[in-house]
Amino acid sequence: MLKITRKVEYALIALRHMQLKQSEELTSTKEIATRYGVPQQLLAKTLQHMARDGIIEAVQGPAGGYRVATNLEQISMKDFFEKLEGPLGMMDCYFDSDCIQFGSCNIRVPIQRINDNMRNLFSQMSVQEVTQ
Amino acid sequence: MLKITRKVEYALIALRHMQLKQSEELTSTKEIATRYGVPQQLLAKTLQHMARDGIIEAVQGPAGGYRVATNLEQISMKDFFEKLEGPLGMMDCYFDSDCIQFGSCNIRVPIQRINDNMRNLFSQMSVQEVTQ
DNA sequence: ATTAAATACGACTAATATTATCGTATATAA
DNA sequence: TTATATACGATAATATTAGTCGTATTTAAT
Repeated sequence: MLKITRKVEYALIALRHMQLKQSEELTSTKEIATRYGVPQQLLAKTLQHMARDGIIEAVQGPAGGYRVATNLEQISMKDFFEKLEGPLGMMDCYFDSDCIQFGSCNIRVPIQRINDNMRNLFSQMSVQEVTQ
Repeated sequence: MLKITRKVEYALIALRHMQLKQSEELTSTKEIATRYGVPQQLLAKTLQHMARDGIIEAVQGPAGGYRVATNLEQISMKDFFEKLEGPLGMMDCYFDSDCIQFGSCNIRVPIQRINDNMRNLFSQMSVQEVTQ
């Protein structure tokens, strides 16, 4: 319960690794995969995902790789989570209201309050705080 | 990602329902299950779990049921989550360190900081705030 | 031109976790 | 004695997450 996914985990590992380098320098998927013992294919998809989202920039061809393409202080963990995993809610009904019990449910509103607190927590936390 | 389980959801629904009644009055599993359209067997286990933990009190036999047995202002959502679902961590390594990468992982400490924030959030929130 | 090493990406499979059900035992009021 | 409730371990079904496969594309180096 309340766990983050490997995808997010690998993304953060990769970002932190890239931030140890000069900003122009490139890092390949293989380098991170072997360095941290992470499955290369899954990491590759994660990096491609981040590249599509503009968080990192890809350079193709041999000697290619990725580099950070954003100021990570400007992106919140909430936005980061949502870019990688979609809407951030402790219950699906926070976004998606096709639950049959939507009308009779007695905890929808209170749960949404908790959810707002959690979203607020991650809104106030930048990716930089985690990867620096 | 970062979802609560049905077990927790049903537990909160049940507690909130019981709090609408006089404190001595009993509520059966069936009553809650039919009222909120929730699977009765799973709800039953959840209520039994809460009874073992002393959150609610069970009365057996026909016309039996459950009633709230604790001041819900005194129990935090963090403790509530951990009673029902075990240790509350966004990554397993927060509690359980048999991860092979434990030594080389570059985000363990930062993730633990996030986790502390989340645990802190739920420590400061009482069950009463959700179920009242 | 050809090769080699890298990213790109959809489809598929495997593993794990969650959710739900089954069967049986026990308690107790009527 | 019966009916209705809780107690609980075992199992089945489902959903989510994690990981792999195959193929295409890009591009630096030879």
